[in-house]
Amino acid sequence: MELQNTLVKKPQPVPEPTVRRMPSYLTILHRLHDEHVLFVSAPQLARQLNVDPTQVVKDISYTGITGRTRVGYGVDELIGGLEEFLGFNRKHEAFLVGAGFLGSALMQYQGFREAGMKIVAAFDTDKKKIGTEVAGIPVFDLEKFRDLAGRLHITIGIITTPASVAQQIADLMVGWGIKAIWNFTPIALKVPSNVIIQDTHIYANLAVMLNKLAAIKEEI
Amino acid sequence: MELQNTLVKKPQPVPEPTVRRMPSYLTILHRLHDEHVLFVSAPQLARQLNVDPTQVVKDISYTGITGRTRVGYGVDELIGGLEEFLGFNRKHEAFLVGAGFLGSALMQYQGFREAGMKIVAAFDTDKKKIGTEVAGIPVFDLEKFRDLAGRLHITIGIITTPASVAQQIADLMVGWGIKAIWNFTPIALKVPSNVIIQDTHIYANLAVMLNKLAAIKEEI
DNA sequence: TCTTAATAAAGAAAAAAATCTTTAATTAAT
DNA sequence: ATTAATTAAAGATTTTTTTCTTTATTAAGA
Ligand SMILES: NC(=O)c1ccc[n+]([C@@H]2O[C@H](COP(=O)([O-])OP(=O)(O)OC[C@H]3O[C@@H](n4cnc5c(N)ncnc54)[C@H](O)[C@@H]3O)[C@@H](O)[C@H]2O)c1
Ligand SMILES: NC(=O)c1ccc[n+]([C@@H]2O[C@H](COP(=O)([O-])OP(=O)(O)OC[C@H]3O[C@@H](n4cnc5c(N)ncnc54)[C@H](O)[C@@H]3O)[C@@H](O)[C@H]2O)c1
Repeated sequence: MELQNTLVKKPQPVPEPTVRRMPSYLTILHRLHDEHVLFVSAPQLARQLNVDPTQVVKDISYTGITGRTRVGYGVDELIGGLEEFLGFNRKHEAFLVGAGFLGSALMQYQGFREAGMKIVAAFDTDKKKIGTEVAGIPVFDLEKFRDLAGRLHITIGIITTPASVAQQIADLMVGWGIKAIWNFTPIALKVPSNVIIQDTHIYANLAVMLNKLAAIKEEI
Repeated sequence: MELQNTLVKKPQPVPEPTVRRMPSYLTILHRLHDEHVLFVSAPQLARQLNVDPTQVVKDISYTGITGRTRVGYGVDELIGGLEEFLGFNRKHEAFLVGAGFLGSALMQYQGFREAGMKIVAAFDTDKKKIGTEVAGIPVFDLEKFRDLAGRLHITIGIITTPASVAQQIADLMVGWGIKAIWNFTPIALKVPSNVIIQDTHIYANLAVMLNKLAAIKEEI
């Protein structure tokens, strides 16, 4: 019984900072690909991203892709390895709740396709929005969510409602079988431990920026 | 000469993770304030944010606000302390370049006022957008940026242009006296070391979420 | 062919952050 | 007034992440 534990491969020992850096590598690699560059070295990537070269080597090692001494990594091979690792080459269908300003911007955003994510439907309670389309994505009455999520086997939910209703939307999503919630409201959502919450807290970024800005102003 | 160094207070030894958590404390505190709650303990805050109680105590200690044993922290006092520390009670005026979908969403967003930030003008190269207004914020020709930034002493720039032009916008901003750039494009911008870059890389969050989602699916 | 320089890779060390532990204060209950 | 429980605060420990160091490989140049 104890033995099994050593045989089962550990779920995710990849450091989160590494995962966060990977899409940045991809951005650079895609540009290099477009410029018909065939190989790139870790120090080159490191310079463009202001990180340590050995950090780049370590990050890339998690993908299983190996480089060649004095040559670097094959650009296309590395793109493939990163996309495979991140799951960007698979199809991830998502539902969005709250088709307001931010929700609409996300629906319009073409960049998610590069990450394999597709917002297939949006939901709102505003009668004026229900029945409309945003960038070809239909906006349904929130009531329809349960039925559609079950039928289409949707596992990703995006919340861009006002903060005041975010928790109740999250509760509904959990009940409807959503496994991962991308939360753009400033609320800390409470969900069962088997549901993944990904917060994009815009204030956190703003706070860090203002903090640094205040620091350099103090120096003067 | 060496002595001076010990007298001058260190610029910012506050851990970035602490700064990132502070706006979340504020969100909860504002709700407590609205509910006329006068005191809150660190363990209470910790439970709501799923962080360690001692972490909360440590984070709050950076604001200089002290709590009372068996009572907790005064809600209003703590709000004041956090806002003061983060600079949310000061006025931060910003220019935004790229009045597209995301840029417009940010301009419409009322929440920045809570953080003292005000987008005072937007800039674009699209003739159809120049001369219009978004949520009362005028959209000017990019050419006007330099002149206005200098006259209004703007130090914060927000970039929501297509990724392909982000670096050249950043270069222009630096030349025009911008001290902090909030970058929403997936590009790693190169700027002089005295200019602050704050990236909001949406792919990084997506990558972490997909990675965790893949991990739980693997377990099954 | 031999040498040199660049680089991936692995491991060690350092730094940063989170968590755990202890202490002391003090409020509320008895 | 006394006791017990709660909690802030400070410090120690552990964990995580980054940076530094070493080694070995190998492509390019002499
Ligand atoms: N706009 C931004 O740039 C921005 C940036 C960061 C964070 N946010 C956050 O994103 C969220 C939305 O912001 P916004 O500016 O798009 O607001 P918004 O008012 O434009 O959009 C909210 C939408 O949610 C809908 N809605 C309200 N209650 C609902 C419910 N119970 N079920 C389903 N839909 C419901 C509304 O009808 C509306 O369409 C907020 O929580 C905000 O804090 C916005
Ligand atoms: N829309 C989203 O939800 C979203 C999410 C994350 C990141 N982003 C990033 O934000 C950026 C903008 O995305 P979007 O969806 O708003 O695109 P968009 O095309 O709607 O907006 C871009 C705007 O920039 C303007 N522009 C183009 N060149 C310019 C220049 N040289 N100077 C000034 N303005 C210029 C365009 O006229 C347009 O108004 C992209 O880099 C994208 O990767 C968008």
